[in-house]
Amino acid sequence: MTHDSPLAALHGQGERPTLRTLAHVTGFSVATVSRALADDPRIAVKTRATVAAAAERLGYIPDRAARRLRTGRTQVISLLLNTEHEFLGFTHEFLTGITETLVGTGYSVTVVPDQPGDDRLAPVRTILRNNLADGLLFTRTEAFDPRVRLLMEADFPFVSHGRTEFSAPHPWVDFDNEAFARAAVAHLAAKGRRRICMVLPGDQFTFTQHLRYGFVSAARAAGIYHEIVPGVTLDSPTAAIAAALTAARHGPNPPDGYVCVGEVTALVALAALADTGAVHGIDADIVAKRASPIFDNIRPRIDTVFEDLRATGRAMAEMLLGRMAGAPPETLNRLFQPDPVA
Amino acid sequence: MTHDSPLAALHGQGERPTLRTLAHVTGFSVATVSRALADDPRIAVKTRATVAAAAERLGYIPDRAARRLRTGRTQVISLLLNTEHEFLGFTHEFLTGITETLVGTGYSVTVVPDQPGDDRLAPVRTILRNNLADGLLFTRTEAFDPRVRLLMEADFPFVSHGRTEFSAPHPWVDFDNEAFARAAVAHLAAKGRRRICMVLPGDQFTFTQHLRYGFVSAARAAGIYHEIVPGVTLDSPTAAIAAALTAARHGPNPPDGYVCVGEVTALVALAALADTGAVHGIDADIVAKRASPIFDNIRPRIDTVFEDLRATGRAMAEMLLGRMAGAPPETLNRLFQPDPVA
DNA sequence: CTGCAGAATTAAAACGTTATAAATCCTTCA
DNA sequence: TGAAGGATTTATAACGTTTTAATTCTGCAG
Repeated sequence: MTHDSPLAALHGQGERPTLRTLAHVTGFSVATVSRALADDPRIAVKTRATVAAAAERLGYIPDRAARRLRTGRTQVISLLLNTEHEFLGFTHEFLTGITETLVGTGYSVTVVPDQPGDDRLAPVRTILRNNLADGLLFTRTEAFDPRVRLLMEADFPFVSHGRTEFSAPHPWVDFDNEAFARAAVAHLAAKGRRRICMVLPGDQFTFTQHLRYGFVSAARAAGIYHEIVPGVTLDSPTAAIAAALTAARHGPNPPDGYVCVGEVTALVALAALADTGAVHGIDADIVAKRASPIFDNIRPRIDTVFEDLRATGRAMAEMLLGRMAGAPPETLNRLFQPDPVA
Repeated sequence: MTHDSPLAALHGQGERPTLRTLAHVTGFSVATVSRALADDPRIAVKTRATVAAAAERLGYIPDRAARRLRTGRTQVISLLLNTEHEFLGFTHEFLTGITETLVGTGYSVTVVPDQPGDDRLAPVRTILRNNLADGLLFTRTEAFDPRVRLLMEADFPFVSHGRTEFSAPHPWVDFDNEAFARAAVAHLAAKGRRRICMVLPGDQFTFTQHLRYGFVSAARAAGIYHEIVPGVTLDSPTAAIAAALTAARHGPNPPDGYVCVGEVTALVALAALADTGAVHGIDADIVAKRASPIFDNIRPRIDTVFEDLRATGRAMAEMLLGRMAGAPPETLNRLFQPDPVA
């Protein structure tokens, strides 16, 4: 003869244990068990121990749906995934950093596609309105990013990859792109390069301004000719960037130094050199920011600065946990400094 | 004077509408509203229309937590993310394909890290035991993959990227790696190459056997010398692969053809050529499988076969939806064919 | 009219949790 | 001995949904 779930559970059979199971097993009420597991000081220490032991023994794990329904907290963190553009390996490293930090915290990570054609705010609105997450992470932050504005209005926890120019503080993690650009320019200047150029990301991104400022001011300080490659951005089709860089090499005064913000651009620049018969290290040098070990296996070797996106993901996830736990936003930011060019 | 939530909702204020709100608004009961939204034929057609209109007007969206608690279905699909190894851009493309297919289906995608050091089954067990998802996607499938075995035993919906050698059918999506290897070998042979080599993935993966078989049998058919590079796999540190390939070039009879399964290996092979003074196209040729447009900007240009991982992600997500909707597993598989080498 | 089948709707319970308010138990002190 | 009062514990409601088992309504045959 078989019994209903309470007894079946008592007998340790397949049924997933619930608070009710623990209550049966320990002889306490469901309410006490719930409080005991939450380490509520109103529950006797001995009771807490008993309950904890039973929970451990039966492998009790709270039901996410029930908890979420009751508390309104989702235990979910969402990541906006830009579907179009991609540094090589960016997503993988970044996501790995995030998920590995969140493992064991009870939070799960959901990925929401962020299609460039669509309204950039739509996924954020959906998350807010339908209460789909407790916190949000995203990249490609703009100087006056509408997502940041909306999230701050709603007082919804988030961490942006990249800073904004809003006056109110909010949590962010960023890489010191100005310092990178300065170091790259200084490195090229030290090699005797006198005509350097750079392809920038779109003007809307905050880090574009940082890059530009670092590039321009370091080049001025070094007294060398410098140019932002016109007509293309990092997000242009690589064929367009390739065309622009190749055209420049056919001009009267081709550049002898390239600052590349991403790996793809660096490869394009290398290809432009090769395709026009120029030799890297002789006719020109390239300094690139890299997020993967790919350049270890690219010939000729170029000098690079590593941006650790796994660490970035980890920092963002940790910061979001802090924010959700109530840490004040002005204390939550972190600027990663570049290593020396190598 | 303010009212409680029902009336507030009636007045269209901020509160998120629930079934109760719709019931108030339409004058029907909660039960009827629920059924009407589910298009239950027992509800009068006119009623269904009324309710649908009200839901539309108020922007009603069912609460995931409540539905999940009641039905036991999570509306979540999980992806096991391998944290260590990465084809360039693999994760990004794959994940984009998955999330973009699932948008609008009501399913959300959670990413679960799959640390190579840990028990490979642990994340799967957690998902099963805690009912964290309705379906599962994963890659790097092994011939007798324990995850597949466990999931089949539990009758839990999943789609593997790659086949297994279990007799019972299960849903999978794969790329015809045997055909790729054959085509690559034929391509090299047609170029007059007589000593070809290949770095394989680990022996445990099913696709390794496909690659080996295609490689070996095509080379035999062409009557050329062929070798699996010993001592390293695709998952070895790139420095180790580089060392092996470089060493081979210093041997008495260096290879004149390389079949590369991933982009990184192809770059390593190119670097090994460059580092030993060999010239691609003269001393040796490389054929590689690629998953990104990176080789458009690598010089020298090598011949490649494109594996569309975004399409793979889409196919897997669609197939999982089918499986969860009850389609029989034996109908759910798809083998992507390689384009000609180019 | 009455009765009854079928159509349409609904009350109520349940999923597993947390939180409010109330109840019980103990200890201590007059 | 009897309250007072703190320490513990508990009954119960609620979160929003689906579903079982009624209930009400409608039209039609007898």
